[in-house]
Amino acid sequence: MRRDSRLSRMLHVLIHMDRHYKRATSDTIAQMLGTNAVVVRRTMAGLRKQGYVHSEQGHGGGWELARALTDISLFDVYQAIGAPPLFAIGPSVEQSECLVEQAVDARLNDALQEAETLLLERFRSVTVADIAQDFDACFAEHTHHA
Amino acid sequence: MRRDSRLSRMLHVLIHMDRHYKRATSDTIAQMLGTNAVVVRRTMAGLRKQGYVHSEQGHGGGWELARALTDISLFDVYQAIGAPPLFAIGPSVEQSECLVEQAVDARLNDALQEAETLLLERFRSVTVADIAQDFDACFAEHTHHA
DNA sequence: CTCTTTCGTACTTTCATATGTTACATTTCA
DNA sequence: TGAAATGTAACATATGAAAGTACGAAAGAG
Repeated sequence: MRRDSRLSRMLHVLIHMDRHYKRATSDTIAQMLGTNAVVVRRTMAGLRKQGYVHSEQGHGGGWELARALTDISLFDVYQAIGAPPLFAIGPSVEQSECLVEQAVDARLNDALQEAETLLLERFRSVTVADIAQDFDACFAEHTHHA
Repeated sequence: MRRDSRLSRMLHVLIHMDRHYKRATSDTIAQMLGTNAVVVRRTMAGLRKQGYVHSEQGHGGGWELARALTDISLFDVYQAIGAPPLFAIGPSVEQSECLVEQAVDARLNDALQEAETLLLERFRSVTVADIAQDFDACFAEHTHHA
């Protein structure tokens, strides 16, 4: 099962946009992510709808940040891309008549729910700016040793 | 992304096997799960390898429990089916050169790791017998009202 | 005004993988 | 020996993310 990498990618892009002053075209971003411009537009559309980024059409157009990274949490980005399913395991889709299965699913869902709550809690508590800072620290470390 | 339902299914089966005294054939189990006998054999093979169930070939053969439900945790079953990936989201597969991406992935993995630890913790703390008890309670409730 | 750049989006194709199916060998017992 | 089972390999199907294609619309350059 292929993991949905949109969250990771959007975080990646937001930080680059913050460091890159001028507008970035979908093509530029696509090369950065090793993907396609259309994929970029499609995914970024969610961020635009939530007002985190802004896009301009036509000549000289492209994407730019519409909000400070300190004001965007991982949770915000997760929501913006449509809050995709977090888990790769879970009960069968259809509600069963079988009471045994219902008991199983209830317990499984309890556990999954707890994990989801924790995960989203973490997402809420980390801003994209925090990650950018991690990068800065790592970069400083990197150049210091070089 | 379709969720992997093997854990749910195996828990379901184990409880039924506990209540069903005599051996169950793969076909019987398949009907119970709304699937196919081959799928059952394939998935149960993992449980057999770990010694949770036993199978007999030939005439009169089939599957039976090899251990008490109190001695099988959700974690055991999860491991037995091959510990499939828990999350549907995550960083892109290939390690990137980009330090920004590395910072993003590190944070994401931190959060995912915490959630995974919690989830597996819960799996460890619940036995299949606990779920069977939930069912018993629910069943009593059910018949009481009928 | 027209041409080029760039986004917007619908449609199609590709890919991974859980699931389903078929086929056949093997075991066990009546 | 034949029927009832499991064991397993090989092949088919379905789902959903990702990638790719096509074309339309907008906006500035010349």
